[in-house]
Amino acid sequence: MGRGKVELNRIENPTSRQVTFSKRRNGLIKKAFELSILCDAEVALVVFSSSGKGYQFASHDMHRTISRYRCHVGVPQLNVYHMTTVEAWRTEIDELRRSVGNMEARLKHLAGEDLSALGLKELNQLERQLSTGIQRINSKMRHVIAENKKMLNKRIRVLKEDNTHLQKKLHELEDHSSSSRTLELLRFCNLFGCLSTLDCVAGLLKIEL
Amino acid sequence: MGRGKVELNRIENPTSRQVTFSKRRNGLIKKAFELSILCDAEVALVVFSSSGKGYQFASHDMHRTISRYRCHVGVPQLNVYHMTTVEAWRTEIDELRRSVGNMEARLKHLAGEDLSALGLKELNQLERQLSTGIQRINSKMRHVIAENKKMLNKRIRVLKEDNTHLQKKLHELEDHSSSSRTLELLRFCNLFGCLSTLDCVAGLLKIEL
DNA sequence: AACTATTTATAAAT
DNA sequence: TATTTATAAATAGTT
Repeated sequence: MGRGKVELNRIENPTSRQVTFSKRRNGLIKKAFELSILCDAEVALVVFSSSGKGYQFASHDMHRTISRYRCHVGVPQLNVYHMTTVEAWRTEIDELRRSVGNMEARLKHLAGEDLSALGLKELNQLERQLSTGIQRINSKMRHVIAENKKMLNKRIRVLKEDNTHLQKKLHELEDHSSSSRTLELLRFCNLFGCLSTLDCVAGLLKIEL
Repeated sequence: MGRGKVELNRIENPTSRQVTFSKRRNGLIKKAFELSILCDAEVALVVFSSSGKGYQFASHDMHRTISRYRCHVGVPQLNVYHMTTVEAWRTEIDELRRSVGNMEARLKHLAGEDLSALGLKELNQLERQLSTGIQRINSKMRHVIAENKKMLNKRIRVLKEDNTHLQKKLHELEDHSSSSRTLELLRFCNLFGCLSTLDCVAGLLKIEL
């Protein structure tokens, strides 16, 4: 349609492209309009030029037609879907906030703050709860301490055993008339309970070699 | 473009309308396509026939173009809008849940439960906090009790004053040699500390009248 | 669906 | 950006 046949390729000349865009866009919109009238069709058309300007045509209502399109395509119709989810979230947030509020108040009470609104009965109850808490914590602490003590005792026992074992070895070595230096070193090592038997022996062996 | 000029009106003959729809729809889509190529434009086209069948053309991506259209028109961009809101809600829910979790743990600890994960140091700290709480609560209780006591003393004082006042009145009345019934009544009223002086006097007056 | 007379759209020039 | 004009394209009515 025009002075010459056109190849279907992007028009490189920007001015030319712009002019053609303008003409053809109008033509397209006109055609869309005619289709909607002549054939009683629902038409929606959106066009963005390469420069970013937007144009539209809708025979009925753009949103309506887009919604209808979405239905037709099978998108779960954003609105309804989101509504239910969003409502659920809203209520969850409300519940959580309420929970947090209650807990904050309770924590304050347990810390002995914000007591002005409480009566004697509530105060008594609170005290009893705190006492119970303290008792339990003390019990736990006693338990932990007892466990600690037990463990320490065990370590001491093990160290003592090590000690006797080492002394025995030492005597054996002395019997072999080793240098007094090695003896001293072994004793030095043993002074530090922290060094294990193996370390002592290793040190000893290194020196002996 | 054809054997005759057409009036821009709904084609009443359904067959004719259907045929025209088919032809023009194709033409429209072709034109839309050409526009998008020739002018490097972004085009989206949705058509529904009067019988409900849907057709579409999108040079890039239908959703993308619709979104872009919405942006362009100024609709708060359902997707993005919802996304940000929904994201915000999500994070809020997460934060609230975390808060609730922490608080629950803390409340349990303060109640002397679930202490297994705590070390001696934390247990000590907990005990100190609880002690502080108890001290504060005890202080508050002492204060409340003191206030109560004060109030009660005040009431007693008031009642005593009432009593002396009434006794005085009673003596005055006895001096006027009133009936023994009235005397009895007054004494009866006074037995119940709960009745105010005014009530007693009112009752007395009523009887006297 | 294919044909074709005619209208319409539009490329190029102004 | 608008108008003009030659020509390509679209399509109404027909087969």
